[in-house]
Amino acid sequence: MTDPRRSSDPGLAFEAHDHADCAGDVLRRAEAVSADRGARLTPVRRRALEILLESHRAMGAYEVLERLAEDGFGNQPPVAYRALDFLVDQGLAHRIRRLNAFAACMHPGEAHSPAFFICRSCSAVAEAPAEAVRAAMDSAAATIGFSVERMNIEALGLCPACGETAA
Amino acid sequence: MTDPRRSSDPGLAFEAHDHADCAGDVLRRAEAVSADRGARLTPVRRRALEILLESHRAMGAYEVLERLAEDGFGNQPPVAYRALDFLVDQGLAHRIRRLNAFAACMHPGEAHSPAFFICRSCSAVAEAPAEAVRAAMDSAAATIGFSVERMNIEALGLCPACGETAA
DNA sequence: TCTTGTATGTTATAGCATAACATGTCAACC
DNA sequence: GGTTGACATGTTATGCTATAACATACAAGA
Repeated sequence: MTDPRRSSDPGLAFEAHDHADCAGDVLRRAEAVSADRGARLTPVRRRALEILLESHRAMGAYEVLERLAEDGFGNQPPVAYRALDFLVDQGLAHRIRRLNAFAACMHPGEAHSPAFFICRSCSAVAEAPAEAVRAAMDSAAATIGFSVERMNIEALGLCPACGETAA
Repeated sequence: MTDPRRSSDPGLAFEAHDHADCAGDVLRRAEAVSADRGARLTPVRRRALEILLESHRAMGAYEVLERLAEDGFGNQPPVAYRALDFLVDQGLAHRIRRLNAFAACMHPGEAHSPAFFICRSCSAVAEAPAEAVRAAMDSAAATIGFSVERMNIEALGLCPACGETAA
């Protein structure tokens, strides 16, 4: 469970790291953020976040649901969608539209507008800071008089590891 | 059909314009682009593009399918998806993931990496040039060693017209 | 205690997408 | 002309994604 230096993880956000630490840390920050805001990180919601944190992959709602059901929570789609929607609303998870999937936010609480890099080979998803991207979008929006509320910025391609083996 | 200055159109890419001209022009360029490449803009494909061009909205595959069926084409989902996939592959249409929908490309043939501004009130979709956005993404990708193949950049918010009435 | 708001659970259904296979069409080649 | 092969279209069937609508439970405050 808290196996350090696990290497079976397909994601690792493209870089080897102690994933147990990484996930635990994010979870702790998520709890703090929720408490600050008076948002209730209930058992299902917390468990859903843990599940997402187990890998740096994006997971489908039904995949999360299956795991939740194993843990004794309801096994109908709304159970998963509600928990995931909560996490997304609170900025504790992100929705990856290209994959119809969800991924834990790696920087809960920090104001950030993330961009996602999705490896089409190993399915790892990296969340990169994209302030420059957001700035460019804001300025494009300004020129057409559009007011932006939410953004999805996703790139599909090859992560460093898969790019090498393919080449 | 070629009614100039039609105003019922919800999109108009956020700006009043002669939509018949705009759509006709795009269609003509799409034909030229296809011919250049040896891509076959067959009747279904061409008709699908025309349907998308009728408004600056994104349309769901099933909505397009319905229209195609009215014109005597097949009425099963793959008919629409194949035509739409062709258009997307050829850069004649774009897929708006946030809406699970498709929109005609307003700049066929031109190398461009579009960003989409989606009005949550009137559902109009504007395709804005986003070279700066792409540049920012490329540089973010470079720092993590990721090689980008495709991108989806979408913003949800209010278009100028809807922003005013809401305010 | 009662009320109110929020969270969870369940049923049912709607909406989006594709696999797999059959048929048709057209051009290149013998 | 007939054959072959590549591509396009049509159809059946199914799988995946998401939400509406309603029922139940539970905690916090009046």
